[in-house]
Amino acid sequence: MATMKDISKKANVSLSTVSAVINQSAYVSPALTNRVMQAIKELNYKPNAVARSLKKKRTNTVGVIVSNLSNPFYPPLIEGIEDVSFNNNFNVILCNVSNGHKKILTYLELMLEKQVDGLLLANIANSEDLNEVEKSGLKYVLINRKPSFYDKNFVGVNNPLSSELAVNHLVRQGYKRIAFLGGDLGINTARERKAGFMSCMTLNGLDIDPMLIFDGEYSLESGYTNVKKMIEQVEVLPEAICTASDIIAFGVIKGLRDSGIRVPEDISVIGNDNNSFSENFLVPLSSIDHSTYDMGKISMEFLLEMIKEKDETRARQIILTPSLVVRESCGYKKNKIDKLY
Amino acid sequence: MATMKDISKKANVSLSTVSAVINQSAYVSPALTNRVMQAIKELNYKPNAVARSLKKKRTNTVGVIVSNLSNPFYPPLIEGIEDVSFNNNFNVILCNVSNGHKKILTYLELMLEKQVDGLLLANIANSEDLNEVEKSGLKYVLINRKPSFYDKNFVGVNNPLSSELAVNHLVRQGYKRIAFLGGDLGINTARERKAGFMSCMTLNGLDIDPMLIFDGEYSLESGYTNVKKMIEQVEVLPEAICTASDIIAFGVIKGLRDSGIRVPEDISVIGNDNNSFSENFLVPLSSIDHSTYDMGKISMEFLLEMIKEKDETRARQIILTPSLVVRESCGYKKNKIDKLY
DNA sequence: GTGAAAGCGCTAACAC
DNA sequence: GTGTTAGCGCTTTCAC
Repeated sequence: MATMKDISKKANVSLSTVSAVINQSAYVSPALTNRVMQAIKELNYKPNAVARSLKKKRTNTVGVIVSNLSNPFYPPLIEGIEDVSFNNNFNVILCNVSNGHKKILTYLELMLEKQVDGLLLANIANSEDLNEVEKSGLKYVLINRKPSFYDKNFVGVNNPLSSELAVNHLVRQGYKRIAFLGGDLGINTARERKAGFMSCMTLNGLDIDPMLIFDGEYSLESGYTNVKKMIEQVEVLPEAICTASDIIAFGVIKGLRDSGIRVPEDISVIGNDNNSFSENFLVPLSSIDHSTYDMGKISMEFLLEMIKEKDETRARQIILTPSLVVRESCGYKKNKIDKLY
Repeated sequence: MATMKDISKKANVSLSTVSAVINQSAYVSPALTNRVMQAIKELNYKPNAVARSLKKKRTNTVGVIVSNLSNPFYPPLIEGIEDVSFNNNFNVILCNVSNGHKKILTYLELMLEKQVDGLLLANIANSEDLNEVEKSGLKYVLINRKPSFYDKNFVGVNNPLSSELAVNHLVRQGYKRIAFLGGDLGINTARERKAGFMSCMTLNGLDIDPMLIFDGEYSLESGYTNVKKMIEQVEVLPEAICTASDIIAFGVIKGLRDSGIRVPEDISVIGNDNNSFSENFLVPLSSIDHSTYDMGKISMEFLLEMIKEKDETRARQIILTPSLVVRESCGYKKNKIDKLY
């Protein structure tokens, strides 16, 4: 690999002149510029980013920590992150921590050693982990989940609103007896989505039957077992089921099918977060879109801003607005009243 | 950030002693070792990987170039790659080139500048691009796709066999009139899967109706339009459709449904590559599993081996064996003859 | 405008 | 065994 030194020799100029033309950091006479360019061409010179990073204390690299790549939530998120990175000459180091607390810490250390300029943490909201991140002094932004009372560097979605959109859709379809199958209340998104459901039911003047409210996890299994439990325990089944995530809805639909209950003919089901599986799920799932690609894009833009400003950027939260996606799982029919909204 | 120099001062030893204890590269007396360790703790010292890389000309970083993260093929592949990387103290720079020829070249340049130790190229088999990779002098391994006559650094699956597994399954279900909806014959996997289909049909003594053979693309749209074409053109529909990929099968099933044809009641459909959507697709799709996670794992292990051996590793191809996954799209019923195999 | 030189943080010869 | 030193490839004062 040719180095700047080689170029300077070949072009018969000093190192700093070479640097100046490469970085356009100072005026260099056309004659010299040409000679340098020529030499670069001939020797097929490529700047060594490692050396540059060492000197500039900037690597143009960010770490992206995700909890489980196979979760369909991530691909669009990462695409958003990657697009912005690419356009800004940044690279993304992917850290898949598959819910391993220890792996997070190891990765954090590694990122520190590699001198990344910043960190993106998707769905990593354990305050213990976050403490470590804070201690590291790295710039970072949280994506999607956050600890209670956390009030900075965050990009997420309006979770209460997402549930409201779901409930209102169900109500417009004429359903009154509506169940809610939620996630882990240790996670802010699950709390907020549940709260949104509750308040929107009330707003619509609808009763909330405690027998129809379940907490659980963001997993297919959770939706499955909870809906089975509901079928078993409840005297009269709900007309519709509102869930805290598509993946829960998947479990719900599987559970209902197993019990010979059809969706949407017998019971309607709506998801929340519109993942890429939903369009073609056993029953195309109506859901609430969280514009995950944009979430990635905006997070990375946010982080870049923090990296570029030397003085502390003031804390900020960016809350995206979700939107309803109507498919088949709520018995939507064309020309129905929903059209009016 | 504390540096080795700080440590050496604090511990009152020389730089090389510090380096020796950190890298365990030479014997250091317990007394000094202790003092150094102590200082490292107190100053919360972390080695600077950038400086180390500059010196050692090794970054412990590989670039992974994929064509489109949202393709469900990638997440498990990348998880496999990432797991091996992590266990070997390597980092993965993710390059999502979304089929952009120019983006590949730019990324290649970037990876070169960042001094990555190697490259993993998934489904990048354009020989023009590959030439550039070769020219770069970087170590690399190709994943899944390769140019014709390419005979080194490759990890893929036995494509002809994958089709044979599919055809044999169909045949065991009693189907004789079988269609094939393939991919782009410019891609080796598509050619090989088609060839596997043809030969296996012949082996089974079955006629191949040219009207039932379609080439296309690895996309839902391709499956959709081709099956529509088939429905329109053909006098008597096939009993089963063999496809070159799950994503094509998805399009096929959608197209059939649109035409009021049920799967598997009227026509059976089998996929090929068993992506993560397939289990829960409109109709749970029978498919051929390519063990994509292992593919990622093995590729990265392969690359690491190449990186670690200074002398050229002899070229090698690793071809994984696919396996049948039976779900519902071929009308599989428990206790049917298939059980015997 | 151009060049010389110091130094980023680390490793590895080579003395001692 | 331990310390001194040169140098990885680059950027950036600071003279000229």
